[in-house]
Amino acid sequence: MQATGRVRTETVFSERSVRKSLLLSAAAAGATASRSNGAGVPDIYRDMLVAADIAPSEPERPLKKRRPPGARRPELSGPGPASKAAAAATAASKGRREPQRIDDKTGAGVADNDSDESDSDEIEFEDVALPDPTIQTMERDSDEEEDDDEDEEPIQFEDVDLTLMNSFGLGDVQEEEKTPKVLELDLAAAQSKQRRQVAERRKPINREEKDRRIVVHKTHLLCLLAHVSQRNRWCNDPVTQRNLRPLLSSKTIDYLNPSTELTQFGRTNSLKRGLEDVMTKFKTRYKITERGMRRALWAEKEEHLKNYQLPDDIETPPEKSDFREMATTLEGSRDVGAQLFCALLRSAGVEARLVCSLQPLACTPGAPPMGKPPKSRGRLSLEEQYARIPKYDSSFESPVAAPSPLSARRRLGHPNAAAFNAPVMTGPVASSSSLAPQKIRESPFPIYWVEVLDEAHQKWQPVDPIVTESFWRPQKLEPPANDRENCMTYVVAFEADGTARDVTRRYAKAYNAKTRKMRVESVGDRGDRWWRKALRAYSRDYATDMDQIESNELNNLEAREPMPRNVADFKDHPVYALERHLRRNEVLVPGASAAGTVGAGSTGPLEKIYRRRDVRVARTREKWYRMGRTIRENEIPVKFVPKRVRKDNLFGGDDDDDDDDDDDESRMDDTGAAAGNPLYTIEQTELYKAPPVVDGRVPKNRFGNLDVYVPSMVPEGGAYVADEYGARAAFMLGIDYAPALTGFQFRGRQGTAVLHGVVVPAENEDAVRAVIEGLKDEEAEFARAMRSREVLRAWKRMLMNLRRIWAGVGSDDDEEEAQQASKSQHNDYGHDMAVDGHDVGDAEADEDDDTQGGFMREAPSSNGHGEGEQQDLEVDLAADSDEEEGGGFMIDDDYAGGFIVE
DNA sequence: AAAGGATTTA
DNA sequence: CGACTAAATCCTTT
Repeated sequence: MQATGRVRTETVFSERSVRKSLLLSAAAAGATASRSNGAGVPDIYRDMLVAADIAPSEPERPLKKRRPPGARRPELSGPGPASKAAAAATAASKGRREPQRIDDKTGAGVADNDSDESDSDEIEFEDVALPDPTIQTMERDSDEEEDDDEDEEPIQFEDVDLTLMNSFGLGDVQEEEKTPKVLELDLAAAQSKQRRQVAERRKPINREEKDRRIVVHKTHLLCLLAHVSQRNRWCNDPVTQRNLRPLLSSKTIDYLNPSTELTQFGRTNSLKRGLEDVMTKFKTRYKITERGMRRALWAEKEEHLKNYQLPDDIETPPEKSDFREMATTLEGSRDVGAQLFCALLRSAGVEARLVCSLQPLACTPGAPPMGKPPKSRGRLSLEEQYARIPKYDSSFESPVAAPSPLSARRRLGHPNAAAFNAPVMTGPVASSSSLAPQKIRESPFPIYWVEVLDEAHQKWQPVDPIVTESFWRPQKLEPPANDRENCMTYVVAFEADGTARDVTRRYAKAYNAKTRKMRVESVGDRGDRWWRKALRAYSRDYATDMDQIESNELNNLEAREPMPRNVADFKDHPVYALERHLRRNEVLVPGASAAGTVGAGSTGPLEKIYRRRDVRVARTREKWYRMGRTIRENEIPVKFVPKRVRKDNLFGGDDDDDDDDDDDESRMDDTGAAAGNPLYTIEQTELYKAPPVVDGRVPKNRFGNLDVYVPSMVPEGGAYVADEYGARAAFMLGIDYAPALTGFQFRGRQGTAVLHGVVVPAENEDAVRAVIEGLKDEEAEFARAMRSREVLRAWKRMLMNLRRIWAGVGSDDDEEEAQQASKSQHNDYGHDMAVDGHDVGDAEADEDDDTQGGFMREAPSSNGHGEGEQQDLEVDLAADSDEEEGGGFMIDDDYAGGFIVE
């Protein structure tokens, strides 16, 4: 409504959409506003800026209409609209993942959820209403290795904000018309917070912010994948391919499809020759008239967002029909150029992949900010930052030109040094534009290119017909690190069948040292799994030979990556490690040999480089004990870490709760060692063997408990019974037992012991379990009896009331009064039941909630079936108490019957 | 929950 | 661009 109250962030990525949205937003402000704020658009948008020009993926066929504004969002689990919508995505999880599916879902398939258990916690994006940051839960795979992802145990894992998805133009498709996606931010709500934050604007990014960025990053990746996937599909379009046909001569086609009679090299040469032909033809015919995709940058400040203007020559996001047309006119962005080239090659029978270097918003801090837009002077704003070139000036080296974003300083030894400052694309401006011709300055490295399968050598080779005009030169495609408009982090190649592969390693020269650190993998929260999961939506469910070969190739490339030459790159390097970067509790294996040396900077002493595999974690005796291991005899600590000083230790003896065991041990050690706590590696430990149970006596620690941090700590001759009633049962049986100390909970000042279950002599286990069973039955029986009594009483009351009603028929007042009474009784009844149901056997269950750590978590729930039933009833009864009189009567009848009859 | 060291970030 | 440093944040411990 009030324009002042909100900030409008364009999440559309094209001129056309922007203009349209401006028109629309004025007219439909009310409508959009009402639907967009709702529960409050997540803050995540506030300083998010999408500078990348992602055309919203337009669905091949209309998606479902989105929900009305107020609609609740679908349940994440349980039956409901979401479950049926999810069917398609779920197919993926069942292992029969057809590439076809991708076509069906316009990329929404990325959200697939490999749940083996239920089909219901799936969401299709269009099913999600905009308000309320919707969290989609995916499950993570249990694997540890690279490629064999088999989901054994579904674990809750990734959160992707689906509203973001909407804002990127997926799923937020309204009606038939391709309405631009306008995201309105309810600033009113955010403003106070905003103020506070402005004050401390200079504060570094906190965790919350970091998390938000990660979510945005992931979401952006999903959108980009979907986007490229769609373009890749377009490359298969027969009409497009037919339109491109004039660019192919039959001779060229012959070259491109070399006879198998040729030698290996002959075939490759023929292919290259053909490619050269096509490239030349394509290059000369294709005119770059629009700016293509570029790297998305974060805005530092709100105002930057407000004043943000898309460049005039930004790409018009084509629809399929446009794409077909562009195949004829051969005009457009260089991205579309690469796509058309891909289509062209496919039409010529070449196996071609569409490759895109995704340009998502960074997930790590340290990425360049978007920067402040200049004072609004027309629409030249962004241009000014990059190339302030007078319209009529054809010179690249205009003195007023702002320093090129790709400044002369480049990464040392970058192989593209020569090409680096080369003049960039030029292209006549679209005739329809009123602007005079103007250069389009873009990164001298491509975002889109093509990979061609060299069948003779079983190798995919890059072909970039437009930007670098190179082929068979994977090294030439990576932009330097300081290229603000092009950052190579994820390179994804889409094959004609719709499947995709991450081929970043083929192109990134310092994948381990640098590239990796910009990817989700390096960011916490199981980023690697997330990315695999995201790509799995586009993966084949079986690996072809070619897939294998390529995997090997990429692994080799990674393995051959040269050692970093600077100290920083060794940090968190998957292969190498420096001593200075070792964690406090990390240590080098004794015989570790240096793999090389680095000097810090130009001057400075040389440091030895070790291999990561020679690094071990070291732990204190107590830590190992908590993991069920003990230090072997006569082991010498591999490391000493400084002791924590306790300043309030003057009054000793106050803190002796449960930790005394440990404290004693460490005190023994620290007598002579001012150096600190001794640490040991796992090789110096062995499995802890608890003193055995002999003659039915269970050994106990001095608190009368038994440490059972892990299952292996159960003593020989003993059995662990993970049950609340264990102690009582054992006591009743009169056998010796020890409560199991399964962990500690650090709450308040000191840790408190967590006891769960008991250890009893093995020969008594069955007896104990039997007794427990009995106890539970008894408990349940008692509860049932109580309940029955309650029910009967309630019935009685109700019948009495009814009698009163009947007796009073004829008098309105009486009737009303009686109804009132009846109703209140009814409510009481429900209430009573609820309380009752809850109380039963819950006292001990509460204890259970507090426990933490230890393996007792995996033990079967101690809350028997009886209580489960009761809980259900509680819910039902509570709900029923709101019913109308008559209905309640009937329903109650059923329940009451159930109680009594049983 | 709070302190203090470890680690990350600007 | 990388190393260094100070300051902020995270993590562990009690």
